[in-house]
Amino acid sequence: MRSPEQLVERFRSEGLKITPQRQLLFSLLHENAEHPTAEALYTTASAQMPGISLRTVYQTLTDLTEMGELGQVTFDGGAVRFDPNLTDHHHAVCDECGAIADVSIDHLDAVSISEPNHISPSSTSVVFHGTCARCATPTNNLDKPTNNQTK
Amino acid sequence: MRSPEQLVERFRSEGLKITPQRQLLFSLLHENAEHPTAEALYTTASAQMPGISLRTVYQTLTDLTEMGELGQVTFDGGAVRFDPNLTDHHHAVCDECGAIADVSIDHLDAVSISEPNHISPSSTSVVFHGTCARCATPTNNLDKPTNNQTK
DNA sequence: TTGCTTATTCGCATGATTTGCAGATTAGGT
DNA sequence: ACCTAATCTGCAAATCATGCGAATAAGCAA
Repeated sequence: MRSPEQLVERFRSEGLKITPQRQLLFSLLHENAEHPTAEALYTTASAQMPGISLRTVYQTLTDLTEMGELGQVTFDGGAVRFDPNLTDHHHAVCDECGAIADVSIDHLDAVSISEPNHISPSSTSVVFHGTCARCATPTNNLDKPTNNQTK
Repeated sequence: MRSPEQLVERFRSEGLKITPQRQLLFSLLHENAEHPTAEALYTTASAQMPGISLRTVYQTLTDLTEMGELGQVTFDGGAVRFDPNLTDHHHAVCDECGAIADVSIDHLDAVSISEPNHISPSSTSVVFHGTCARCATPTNNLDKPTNNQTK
């Protein structure tokens, strides 16, 4: 996702208004690597702007997505998660704590596939499931993040 | 998924009862390559057994999944789809008609990944999006399947 | 076959996530 | 300061899935 300043510029140039709600969400999303849900963003936003509506959060997130400024991912039927990282990448999900990490994959085009219906892929998404280093460590389990697993 | 006969045997050996509802669903799922949703199975089942409850369909599907006899997949936040194919495979989704094809991938372990949080993957799922041969064909668009796309 | 015990089915209520709608509010230009 | 369209907000509603309790039926014993 582009910087809040650039988004402001784009919104303005398209005749859209710059509201405090939008500005707040721009800044909360910028370089946010946590893959938050709409609810999570709403909670964070509410702390800084009491009274902001969950509906507005959804609306802005949808707008940004339709503008191509924001990505969406879902894992195993859970709530949609928003991803400001628009570069070509994939995801690794920790089954213990639900943490999601970005993963870059090299030579993905090298995998040979075989399927009968001849779908010519225009995009490919890869999801790894496993246990992250933090959860795998037997000691120091006290300050582990709570399980934010998708469903 | 194993054959209806084998499932009956397993259910019996675990003290579970063999109801007509279960038997119907066993047969509807056996070698079913359509990745149906619970609703779709309910519709099909209702044709053969009017009065069967959607609740029962969900229940049986959940049971089979927990027994490891049935797989579940979801795409882009749509409804859960059930997959009796328990072999190691992946999926290709047609963005036009929503068709889902099984895909086998060779040398997937060859892809090199890099991610900072060190999740050691225990499973990997790959989803290809694209247009299937049927939808890509400009002629003969009359009998194309309806769009069953996930959301 | 009859009856008993317990698993199962069924229907409804409820929960979670997301979108539609309409009225109140406000950004941004005149 | 004023106008107007865009936006925000709150609530209803749609979708998908699960919890729960009463009714039902499978499987076993007599």
